[in-house]
Amino acid sequence: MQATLSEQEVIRREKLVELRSLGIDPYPAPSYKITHTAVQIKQGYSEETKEEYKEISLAGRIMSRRDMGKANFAVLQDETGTIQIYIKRDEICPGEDKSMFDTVWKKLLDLGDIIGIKGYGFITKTGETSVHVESFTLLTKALHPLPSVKEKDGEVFNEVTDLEFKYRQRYADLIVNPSVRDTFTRITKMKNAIRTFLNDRGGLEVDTPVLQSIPGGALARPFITHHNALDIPLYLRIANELYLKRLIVGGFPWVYEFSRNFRNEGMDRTHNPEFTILEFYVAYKDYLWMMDTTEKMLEETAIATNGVSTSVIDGVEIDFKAPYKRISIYDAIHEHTGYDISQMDEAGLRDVCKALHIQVDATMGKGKLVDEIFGGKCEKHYVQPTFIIDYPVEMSPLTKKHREKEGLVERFELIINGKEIANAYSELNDPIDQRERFEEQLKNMERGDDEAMFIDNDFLRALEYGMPPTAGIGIGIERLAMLLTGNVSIQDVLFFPQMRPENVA
RNA sequence: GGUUCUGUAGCUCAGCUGGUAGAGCAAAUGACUCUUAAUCAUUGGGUCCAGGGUUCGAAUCCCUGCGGGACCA
Repeated sequence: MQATLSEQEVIRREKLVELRSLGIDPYPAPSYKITHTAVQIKQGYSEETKEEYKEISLAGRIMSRRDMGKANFAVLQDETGTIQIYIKRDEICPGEDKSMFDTVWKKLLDLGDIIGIKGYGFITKTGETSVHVESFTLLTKALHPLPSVKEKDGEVFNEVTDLEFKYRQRYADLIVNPSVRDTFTRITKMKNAIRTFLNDRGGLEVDTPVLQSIPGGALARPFITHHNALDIPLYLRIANELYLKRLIVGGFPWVYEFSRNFRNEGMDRTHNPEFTILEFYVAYKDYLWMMDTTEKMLEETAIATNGVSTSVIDGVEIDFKAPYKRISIYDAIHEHTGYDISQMDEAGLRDVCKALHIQVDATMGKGKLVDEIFGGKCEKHYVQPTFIIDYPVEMSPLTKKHREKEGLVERFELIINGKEIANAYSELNDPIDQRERFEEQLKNMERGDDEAMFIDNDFLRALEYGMPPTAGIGIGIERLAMLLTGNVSIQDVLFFPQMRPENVA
């Protein structure tokens, strides 16, 4: 696979051979006992507590070395951070044979190698808490040289900034850039906070099919694959909505799923072909309840993730503290374009689009036109969390008709920093109405809209059994993660963003 | 998909209007028993993304392709 090895890679392979010839296994099998982490020692060690740090062991990667001849300093990095270690020749090798220090430690170990050390805590003359090494064990030899990043007083030198390197070799990015690790641990905290919020209220986390014979629940182009045994096409899900609603029909009052979805569309800094939407559905609730719940959940989630209800992205401070502003989509459009489109037909909307220089095509129906106007002229103005509510029925095929406003549905989108973060509604549970909406979608499909929905007869049958009034929501997890961690690119909140395959020559 | 920027050592980058490659870190060898971007000395390391073209001569100019970023649809 690898055509040629660099000089440094060749040297490391030679060291591997030499280690083995000395009887040292560069990839030993036994567990290594760890008593402390780097941060525990740095935070816990003091003159008063030194007795507790007399016999400690930790393991990590060698990140830098300062060779003073018969004594060396090195920096060891574990999952919590870094700590300086101090190693003296005559302590490691008290007898005549100095090879463990002179050969193994100084010559055969490299930056990036993973070692275990036993020793005791102490503070250097310059005041840095360190570990005095009494013995060390090679735990894993690294054959690939690590980028040599240095740091002083918080300033980073030779930082790896090449995005291609970071995304393709995330493992190396994680080793070398502590802030990347921090981003991802905060994302996990964020997801845990959401789970806690939902579980505490009776939510049941469930799994539903990723492979679907009818890709439903959203307007998007699916990936298609083929099942050999059944000899049928299958689609990777674009949403899990219709399955979660089936479970509401089945009697669960509150279900949720972090749904990995797949959409065969363009990629940019807010779109990856696979991404996660948290969807949850709650029986006997409506979209007004859902707004109250969502803002509460996001406030708690922000605090769990960042310690405060705010985060800063692109120099803008976002405050997730509830409650959020609510405005109808027609009022939003009126406010930002001056046009009152609430009573307009399709022709009128086309005229408005023309006047606003919004490109439209013949396949677009009334709903899509409203969507274009809002997306093009209004969305960007909503920086702090804002619920946009009461959408026209044409763009919401799974949403219950508004309880009082003709032609509208009970739906909201949550806009933060000018982008859609969540989409929710009082779920349509009238099976006859639902069938008509699907048939409407079929017409859009015939008109050339390749994102229109298929008719899912099994889902309609489920509705015919009776689905209680239900509120449902989908929240873009990566987008929320971007907001809460201050990253502007989806690639920075996915461990392994989609990339073109590398050409391995 | 369009426009534009970009690709040089393991990493970060320099290389002017064309004369066939340079620094720091990393690596190797040596010195140094409290250093911390350790220091000092010596040395090695490159299909300059790929393929064409222009030219006596291309990392450099032109074209095509590939990878990556940004903006737009």
